[in-house]
Amino acid sequence: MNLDEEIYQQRQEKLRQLEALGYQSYPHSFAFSHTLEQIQQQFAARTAEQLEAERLAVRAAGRIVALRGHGKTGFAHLLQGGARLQIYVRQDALDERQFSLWKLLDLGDFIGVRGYLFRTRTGELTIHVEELFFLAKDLLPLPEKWHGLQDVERRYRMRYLDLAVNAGVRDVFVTRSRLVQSMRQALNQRGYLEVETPMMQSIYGGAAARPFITHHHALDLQLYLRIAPELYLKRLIVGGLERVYEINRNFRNEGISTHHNPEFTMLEFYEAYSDYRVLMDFSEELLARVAREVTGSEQVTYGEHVLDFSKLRRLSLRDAICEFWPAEAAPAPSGEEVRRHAAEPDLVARYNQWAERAGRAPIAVRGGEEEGVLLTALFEAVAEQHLIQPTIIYDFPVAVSPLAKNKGDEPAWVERFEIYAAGMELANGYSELNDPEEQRRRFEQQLRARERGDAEAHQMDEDYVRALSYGMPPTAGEGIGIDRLCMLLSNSASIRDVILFPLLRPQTAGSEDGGSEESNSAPIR
RNA sequence: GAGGUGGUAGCUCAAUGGUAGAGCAUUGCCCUUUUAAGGCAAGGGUUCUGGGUUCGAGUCCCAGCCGCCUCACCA
Repeated sequence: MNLDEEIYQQRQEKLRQLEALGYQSYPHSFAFSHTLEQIQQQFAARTAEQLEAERLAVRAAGRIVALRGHGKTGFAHLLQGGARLQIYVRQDALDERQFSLWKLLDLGDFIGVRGYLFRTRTGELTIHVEELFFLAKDLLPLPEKWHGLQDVERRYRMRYLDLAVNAGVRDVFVTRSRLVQSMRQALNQRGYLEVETPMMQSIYGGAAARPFITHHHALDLQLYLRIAPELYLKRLIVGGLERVYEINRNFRNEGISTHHNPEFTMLEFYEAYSDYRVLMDFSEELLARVAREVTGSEQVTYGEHVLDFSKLRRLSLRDAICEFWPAEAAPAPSGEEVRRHAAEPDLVARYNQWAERAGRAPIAVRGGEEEGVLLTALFEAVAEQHLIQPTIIYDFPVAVSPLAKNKGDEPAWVERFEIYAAGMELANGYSELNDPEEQRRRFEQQLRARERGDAEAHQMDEDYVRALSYGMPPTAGEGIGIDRLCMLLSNSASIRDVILFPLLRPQTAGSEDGGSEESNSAPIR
């Protein structure tokens, strides 16, 4: 019998003893007068003398996270709602049954207390317990009280334990919730309607990615988990819902990394009668506002950097390539060279020569790529990692933007921008292509890319083209990666730290602890 | 997908190829203001799995499983 099982049995035996004392082993509720946080805040300023005079009565509850018995007395710390508070128990303040209960308590148990507030000799605000209530038993031992749960794999697999014992984890997810709340508020105030569009789609679109495939039995239908909600949201614009947004999951069947989880949360929003210039301005306001509301400041510490969301630098994709071109790969391309839109193969060759010398990954060229695809690849290779401060990159090649509207004066380019921070892409927005003929040609172009072996090229969506044929007003739309923004605002290095249950390979029998044979013993891990 | 790195008690971590340890947690006893409470005592190990080298493997080699990091793909 391993220790977990031994403790499980011991604690079940204690539950039996509690029942023998007349306590319910799993009572249904407990009415508290204060949360622990309220007690800490409301009475922080009270002196020992004031508390003694007032004898403030409180009822509070929580999980026991520290337990120090002293024979006929004892101290414990309760944790509830992210706040800790000490309680003090002494035999002569309780009846015999309650003191027996106290003796049966373990680290991790949930209890309620009634008592009055006082300050200990060391000045700590503490509840002097006059009545003790048993609420729930922890049958398995909590991780170590001082170091908490360090094993990253177990933290992700057993997030409930991570949250229960690691201070700070809770804060990350509070931050995440506030972030979403703040964005909703900003959009609602701007007259937006929150909507929900299909997660399961028979034609997937709106992004370049491989999908997850599933099957509906009754309809005998192959379905895809959506890679983006874009094409549905724009159908709503056609229908006259002129400002819509959705905050929800996208699913992409691609690699996992510190910046990628197969399911991730995206805010997408579309507004009629606007273009990408409007959205660049709005994005700047939105990010500053969210940073302020969530962290209290527009300057946010992220690792070794302080990211300033008060003002976004704006740089064209073309200029970014010139600016961040590696010095050792001289000569840097001229503005004219990147504008001309014919020199890309040369530039890629020049970059790859340097990359080989520098031991960096070259840009993969399959052959037959359009110039715009190469140029975008150059941008990502050369510039992305350097975009630490929040930056808007604008004007993208049409070849990588099948749903965006052409720039009036430069048909090979589209009105599109992306926002980068800490070297990663945060957002992507553009003036929406609303010419159905042009949209059809773009889809056809994507189909050709697909035939050339691009598994991530868009599918033809006839119904979407038909929707555009009914007329879509000029519209601008944008997607913002909520997980990544949350990383920045919570100073988290990995996307897994801001997703409660990130995708991990499931544990199989034989791994870890052998998959626990189906015995009648404790359900460990 | 490639490379690197890690997996030892419930948890956090030690351990030149030579008897597998500490702190916390657990169990028993003592203790009426402690706070990583303290004191005394005790129990607790398939060193991720499977092979191999060796007189002897937690340690070296091979394979596998799982995680993490970097790169590639991607957002």
